[in-house]
Amino acid sequence: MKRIQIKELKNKIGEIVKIAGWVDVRRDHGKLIFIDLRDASGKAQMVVLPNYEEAHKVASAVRSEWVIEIEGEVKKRPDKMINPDLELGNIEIEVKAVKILNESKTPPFDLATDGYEVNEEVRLKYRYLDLRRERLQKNLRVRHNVIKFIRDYLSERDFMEVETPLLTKSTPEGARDFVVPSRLHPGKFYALPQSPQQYKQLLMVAGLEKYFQIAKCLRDEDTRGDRQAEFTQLDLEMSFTEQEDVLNLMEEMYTELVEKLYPDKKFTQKPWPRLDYGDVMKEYKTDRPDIRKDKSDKNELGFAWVVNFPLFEKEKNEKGHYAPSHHMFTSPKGVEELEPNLAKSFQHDLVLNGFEIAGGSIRIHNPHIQTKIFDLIGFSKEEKEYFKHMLEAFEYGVPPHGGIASGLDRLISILQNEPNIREVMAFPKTGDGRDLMMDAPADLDKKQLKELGLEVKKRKN
RNA sequence: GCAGCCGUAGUGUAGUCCGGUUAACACGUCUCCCUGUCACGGAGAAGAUCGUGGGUUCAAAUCCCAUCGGCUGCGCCA
Repeated sequence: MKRIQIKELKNKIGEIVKIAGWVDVRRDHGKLIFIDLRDASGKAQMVVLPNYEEAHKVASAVRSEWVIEIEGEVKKRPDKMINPDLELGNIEIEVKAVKILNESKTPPFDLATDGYEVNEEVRLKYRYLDLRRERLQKNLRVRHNVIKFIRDYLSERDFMEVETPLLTKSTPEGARDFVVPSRLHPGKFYALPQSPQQYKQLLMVAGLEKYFQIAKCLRDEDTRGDRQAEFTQLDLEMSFTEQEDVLNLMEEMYTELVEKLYPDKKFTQKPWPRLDYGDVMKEYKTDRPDIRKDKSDKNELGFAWVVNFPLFEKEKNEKGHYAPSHHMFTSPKGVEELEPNLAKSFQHDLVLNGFEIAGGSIRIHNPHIQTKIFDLIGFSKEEKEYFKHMLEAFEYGVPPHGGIASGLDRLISILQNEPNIREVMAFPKTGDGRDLMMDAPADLDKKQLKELGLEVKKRKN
């Protein structure tokens, strides 16, 4: 007999079936034993009657989280025994045979709860158990659905997903890079990407016109509730586009996404307001305004655009130069007279309930303007060298282009009303960037270090 | 780098301010009983280096010092 999933049981009343899964809980009444069996698709109640002697004997031995296989008849429950609180509360399986596929130790914490009460350290160490929780299973499922929606939506609109390298080059400014030593070039290092920014712009030079990627990004900075060293963003870029096109695409996509996947949610304002950066700073004292009317309403989504950013930060940096407000490829408005203190840019941020969930811009596509920006930022000759491939590429017919990158962990955690993006990631790290399950980061053995031409000079401990 | 909060059976907490018998409670675990439970029920049992090290004291989970770990926030995050 072929094993079926628990969700299929409701159409199998009267049939003999084989199912398999984890014991959620066993309620032993002596002669009568109930087992709630759980698989990836759901839960259902098994009844083991004393007249199936062998099955009864095995059933009385099983414990929570054991993996078992069951053969039995799917039955409608007697009216009085229907549990209206459970999805499959009107059926149960009368067990004819139980097979133990694997025993389990008692889990280090209760898997039946939402898990918020359990110490984070223990949860992360036993993440594979933590993930058995209904809440986290749901979060991962929703995450999959969100990403699938985005992939379908953009694919239907002629976007192409392109993978960009993880092994790339460290760049000046920006976040701290994670670096990877090169074995073939001892003493040299790759950097893991903070975002595919340069690659996606180069894909525009390559003539792709519409690119997107569900991209892993890595930044070696301290974490927060809405920040992990390793995270996922929807990265997209378009050629022959204006800021309005980028805003409209995102707004239509996310609106449709919410309406389809979260029919109970409502928008504070639709279409989303497009707020002037200056006004936002005055009114909200932050560039991430929370426009919701009722912040306690779990179903309210306050999406808002922030536009018309200054091109540079107000204060000059320690080198006496201007730091870009967004990044150095952001196109200024009114390029003829570039007055650093006043210049505005084609930057756009998307905020949701007070969190920044996307940021992007129309990019510079004129090499002379790009050079000028580098000068204003105060790049040294060496720093300019880092970007020579960009300036060089821009000599070969760059289309006007722009795009956006949206943090999916943040988006999904807000949609799921989760207080921390860890709750929507399968294997997140601790606050100080460790993986407690794998015990990473870890030492390298001497042979590896030697091959890489590396020597570890001093250790903290 | 800085600040705040936290660390007590497997899990969650109480006890700490104001030191004093056997460290308490709930859940879980184990044994026995139980034919309609679904937060099953009943009877019983086991389970704690009180994060670690040092100090004060007749006496430390409790006071002092140091240290380790966790969470949250600030810095940082083009």
